[in-house]
Amino acid sequence: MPREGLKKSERITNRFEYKEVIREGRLIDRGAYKAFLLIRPDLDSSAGFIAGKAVGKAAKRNRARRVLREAYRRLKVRLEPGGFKVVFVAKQDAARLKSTEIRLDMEELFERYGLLRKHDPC
RNA sequence: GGAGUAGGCUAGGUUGUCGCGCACAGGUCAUCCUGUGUGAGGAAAGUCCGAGCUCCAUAGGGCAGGGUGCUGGGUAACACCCAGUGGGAGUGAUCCCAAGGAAAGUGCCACAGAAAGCAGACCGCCAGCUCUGCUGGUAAGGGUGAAAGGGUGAGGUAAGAGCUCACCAUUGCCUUCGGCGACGAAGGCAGAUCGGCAAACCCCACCUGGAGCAAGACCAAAUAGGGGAACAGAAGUGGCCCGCUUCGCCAGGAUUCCCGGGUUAGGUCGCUUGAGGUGCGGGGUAACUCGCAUCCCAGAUUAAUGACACCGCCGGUGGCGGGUUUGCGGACGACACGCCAUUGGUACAGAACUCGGCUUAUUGCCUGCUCCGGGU
RNA sequence: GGCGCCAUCGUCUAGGGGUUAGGAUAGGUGGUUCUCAGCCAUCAGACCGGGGUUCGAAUCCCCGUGGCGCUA
Repeated sequence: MPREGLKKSERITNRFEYKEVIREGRLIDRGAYKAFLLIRPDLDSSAGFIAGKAVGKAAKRNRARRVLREAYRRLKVRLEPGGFKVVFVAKQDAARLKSTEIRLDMEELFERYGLLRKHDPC
């Protein structure tokens, strides 16, 4: 049974990892957020979340980061277990939207790059 | 009912599902899994003040610089708080005030106006003369200005003026009374009545060394070749974290001994038990404080509190129900209330070493008081 | 997180208590030219917001807002 949790070990917490993904990954603009996607077969999949000053003050930044993380967590079960790293950068709209809306948008994103599993286990 | 004013409380809820940080216990003993407990604020914010704590030397003297400025009290401390005094705003409840000194000195008071700081003669008024004017006297009147050297009345005079007198206002001094005090009250004396600005320089009193947890201590890896201790220590030099100076402290060259030290992605400590909360009792008008009991209540570091559902709460729209509304009855309309459906909203905002304040942002409600309008 | 600095026409700036806030560029209008540039004339345009001190504040003081820099 696949877990729905998102531990610290499955997140990007290192400055160099962030720089690597942002430098070498592909930039995709999705309106409410931006995503840097780095696809390489040898990688364990992991995700990072950034909310800069442009989003707002501390409360809005926290909200935006949580919404992105929740959306990714819900979606993670249906993604390939390895082969990519992704960094989500929140924009101003992210704090206003619901996590379910973001998840639908993310699903479309991952499907386009072939990271969504063909056979849904659920 | 409306408007206002002061104070206080609150910061949606829970269970279910999924998820996160930390602590403890157990299983596995890299990892990871399970269970239990616990997990943001009144402003956590702005960083405007005050402290603790850490390092620089234990933080010294003088100057400069900076800060504070009615009185008494509270406090670890404050520019904060409480109680008062004086002044100001408002019909009032109530609120506001950096509120010492202008006879220590310097400076400034634009424009306008005759004159603006040892006052002053443009018009006017009065007197004189060599009479289309000039000279002298005069601050009662006009006009200017933010501000023109008290007000009213009488006497007085050439015309006038605290020039003189009475009363009133103000200021200073003295005495008595009340108050710890700021100050207040009463009486007397002095024609005294020659401004304002010190958030202009300044004077007086008091306070003030600097930097800040990215302080500071340690570990590991990589890199480069030095680093530390002891002895000695006159002068000179450098440092001691805004400046100057004095005093003081530390360091250097050589020798001897020892092997660790510096920097930087990273990690550990600092890191949460504290001027702590709650309850009861005492002291005090109050701020606050004393005693006893009891509790442990976030510690992250790409940074933990979220998502979904349901129920609340508030507003809009629609429907239904009973009720109120002119002397009576009825219809319509309006009004508030209850129920149901639907739709939207449910603030400001997120601990980062820790406290005490201030300021700003903001949700819902309660209580006291004041003014205005209406009814009985 | 901590510490510090700044704010004046669209832009860059002067002014540090006193007439209508000055200048340079950019802009509008008119002239010169066959036309444009340039030149000449002329016009419009600002003290970040709110309180306080003062007779009077862009200037002095306090509170806020926005922007920028330093620090491992």
